[in-house]
Amino acid sequence: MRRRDEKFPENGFEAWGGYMQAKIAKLEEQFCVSAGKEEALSDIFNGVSIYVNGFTVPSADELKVLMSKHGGTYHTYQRSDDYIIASNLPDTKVKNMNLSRVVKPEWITDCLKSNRLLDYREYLLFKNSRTQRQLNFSKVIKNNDSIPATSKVPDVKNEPDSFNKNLIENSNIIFENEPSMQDVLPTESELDMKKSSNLHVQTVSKAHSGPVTKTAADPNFIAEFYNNSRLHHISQLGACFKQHINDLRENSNFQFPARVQLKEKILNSNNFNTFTQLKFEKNKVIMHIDMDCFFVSVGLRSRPELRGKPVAVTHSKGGQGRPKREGVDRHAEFNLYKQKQIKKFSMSTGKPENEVVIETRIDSIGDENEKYGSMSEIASCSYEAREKGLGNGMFMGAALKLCPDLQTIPYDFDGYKEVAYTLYNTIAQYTLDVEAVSCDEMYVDCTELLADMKVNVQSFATMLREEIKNKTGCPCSTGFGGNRLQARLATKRAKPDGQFFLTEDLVEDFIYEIKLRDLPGVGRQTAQKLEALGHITCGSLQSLSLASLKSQLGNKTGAQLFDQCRGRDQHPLSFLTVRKSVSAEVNYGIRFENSNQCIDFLKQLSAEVHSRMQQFKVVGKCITLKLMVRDEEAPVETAKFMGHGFCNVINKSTTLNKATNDVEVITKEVLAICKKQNIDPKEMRGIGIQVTKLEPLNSKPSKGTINKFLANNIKSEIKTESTASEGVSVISGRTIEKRTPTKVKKVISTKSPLGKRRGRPPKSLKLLQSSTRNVGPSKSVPSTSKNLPSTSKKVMNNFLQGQNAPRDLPYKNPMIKESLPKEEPPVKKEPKGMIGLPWKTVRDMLRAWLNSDQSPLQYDVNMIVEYLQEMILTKDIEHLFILMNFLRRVTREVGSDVWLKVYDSIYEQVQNMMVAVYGKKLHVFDD
DNA sequence: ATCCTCCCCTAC
DNA sequence: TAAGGTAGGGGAGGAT
Repeated sequence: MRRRDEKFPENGFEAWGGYMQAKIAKLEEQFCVSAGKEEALSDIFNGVSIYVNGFTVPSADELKVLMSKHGGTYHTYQRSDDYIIASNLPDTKVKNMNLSRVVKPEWITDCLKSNRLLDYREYLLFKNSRTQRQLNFSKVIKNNDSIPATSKVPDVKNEPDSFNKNLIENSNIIFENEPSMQDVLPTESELDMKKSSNLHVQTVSKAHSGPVTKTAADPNFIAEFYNNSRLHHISQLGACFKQHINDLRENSNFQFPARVQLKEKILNSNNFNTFTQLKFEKNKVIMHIDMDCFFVSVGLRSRPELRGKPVAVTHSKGGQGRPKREGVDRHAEFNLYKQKQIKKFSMSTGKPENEVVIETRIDSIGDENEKYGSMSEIASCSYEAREKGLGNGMFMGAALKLCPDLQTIPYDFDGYKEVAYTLYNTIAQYTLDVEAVSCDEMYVDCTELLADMKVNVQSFATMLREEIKNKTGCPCSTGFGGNRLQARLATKRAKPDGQFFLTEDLVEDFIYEIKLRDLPGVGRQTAQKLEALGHITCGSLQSLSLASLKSQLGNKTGAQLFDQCRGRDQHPLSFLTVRKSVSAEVNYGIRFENSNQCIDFLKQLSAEVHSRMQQFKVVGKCITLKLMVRDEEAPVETAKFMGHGFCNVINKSTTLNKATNDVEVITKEVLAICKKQNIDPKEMRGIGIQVTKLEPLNSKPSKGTINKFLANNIKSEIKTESTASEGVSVISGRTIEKRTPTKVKKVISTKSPLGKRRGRPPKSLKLLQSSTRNVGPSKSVPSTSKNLPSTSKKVMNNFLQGQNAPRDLPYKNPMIKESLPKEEPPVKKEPKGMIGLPWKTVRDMLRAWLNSDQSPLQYDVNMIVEYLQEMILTKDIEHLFILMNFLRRVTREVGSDVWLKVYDSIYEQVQNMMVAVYGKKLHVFDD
């Protein structure tokens, strides 16, 4: 299907100025340049790495070439130590970003002109208080601070900040492309001071007491904190990929042409015949797939020299002593945690408190100013590090104690996202019976896939892992079993970089040895309880009756554990996720001096929640405020820098009469609750806002018949779902209380999946159609592709929308817009534009375009439409399908109205052409 | 019995 | 220094 070869079009566009055009030109230029000679021209930018944001002159592609020619590095995704090159930035961005490294592109060109690295601070895009970092001895601020950060007139020149100290100080850190001191810190500070004489400046007296630290009282705190929070990113990415699977399923016709190629590959591999046929419980094949120490693996892609060494991803490096903070009492604080834990344990087990021995992660950490005192957490560590006893979540101090030669690498959140997309999209070529767990982990029901491909599971696993490794540069492990529990445990056995098949005959012996703590759902508390009952392993727990387990741990948990320790799992995979709550919380850096700061923060956090609700298109009825307040026994100064320390947690909620996402309402309720608690703002250590009892936001005006059509469709989905669930429960012979009715009710109550567009006509049926757990009536729905007339290219059928789109009556399709026929496709007498470019290149260009922060130009839109229409004419439907899906997803990610309109416009014109050429619409998208 | 609310626990 | 978020499941106990 890859009929286009990698050639560039003859250059012939006369109009200039469109983003895409610029891109094309640069692309070509870059191609020519890199095709030319490879040697560097200078090393001016040695150690400098840049990220280009938005439209610049020279363009991003040009800058990329320039950097590589002159010793620098260009990043497609922004990293923390990049200089951000930009000529202008949208307001929304500016508000949420650290501007101290946002530099005009002239910096690069001027450096080249003068053939040396100039002080980037001369080229800051924004020069005001926001771009100024903390100073050690004096701080100069503008007298008039009311000039908005977005002011296009950098009329003010402040004293530049001293170069970020910690970048230099820690020599054992691996920093990529860290600028060296002499390069970037010329003695121009004094110069700057003189230049600034035309301003009113004042020295902040407070500055003498040391660096000013960022707290939640700072206006930009939330954004900066979230930007750096691994937990925030983990959570966001998880939600993102659950949605991604929802979207893919919604837009798919559940044909998987890539299976053919994979099968061929498998059949051609020489080891194919060496595998025996495996049998899993109930003849289902569930795969669990998990990237190996994900964050580390992504980081190591660009640091091959660290492979095989103990490596950890963390913010800080530890090792050095920390500045002594007055009033810290680690022992007192840790003791409080420990006592609480002991008390809890004693209560739940009946063991007297003085007999309880508990080990916590704070036991092994040194004093704050010691070598091993760092309380920075490890997000992920390599297997070499795990061998020495390190684990995720461990403090750096403790980790260094166990492993003094630990190498640390910084976070690369964009990298994680990129790799995760590749992972998911790789799987999605073969099946969409996928339950996303997180950005690096999912369950896949392979039953249908393997039956269809008629290949053995071992070959499939081998090839799939190889493909993922090739595409992402990161290893992963897969486990297979007859249910999700078995698959999951198999993966654990398979790690690292392996695969394991927990076949029916192995389950009993295998599960017997499994530690209870390793069961999903059994955490520290449950494991402790079970241990108190005398059970460490699944085998041992099998001796406990269902009744006693239930009485010890509750009905559901008890029953689940009873199943789990026998290797059973009745929970089917769920391919569709429905959001039930939206929340935002910050338990770091919360330090208020007065109630105004607190109120201001609550407002900001309310706005954050509001914006997320908008993003997910929901309104909610119940608003909960969570407050962490310093325990009166806890030291005022926390052990962890800016941490929350030992706290009491307060949760208070209000239920409204009507669901809302109004920021004013949320703020008002939140402030009211907070006020009622009567808490000294100085004692606050954490704040969270949650909205529950969600309903989908009905933004679209009613469309009469269409809506009816939708409602019916959704009902049928619910019905099928419930039958399916019951079917499963009967088959598994389990005692399942009210599970099914509850589930059904949940589905009904949400009507259509939240956080996504309503209105998806034939999708619901298809959604169920290929789900292997459905044995009910949905099976009888005929395959949509059968209705289509045959085409020369068989695969094309996979992408055409079959239902409701007969050749001669396109307007009967309820999803076709009224406006459809009114304009002709744009005439393309003009330059060839993008036509001829490989689709992958176009995809990358689209991505860059969407990330460019530029307003889309009509010209560019037209050019893209032309390109896509050309694909229709040349019958390259497969890639058209990919590009359209891509465009849809990405425009929604950007989420702004203007981009959604761009998408709609492109969509409409493409479908016009589809109808004109094939009498059918491309099978994608509902709106 | 079942539902609602306020938690706690777990996972990534 | 350091970035301790977020969503879902479920139990306890009171309200219906």
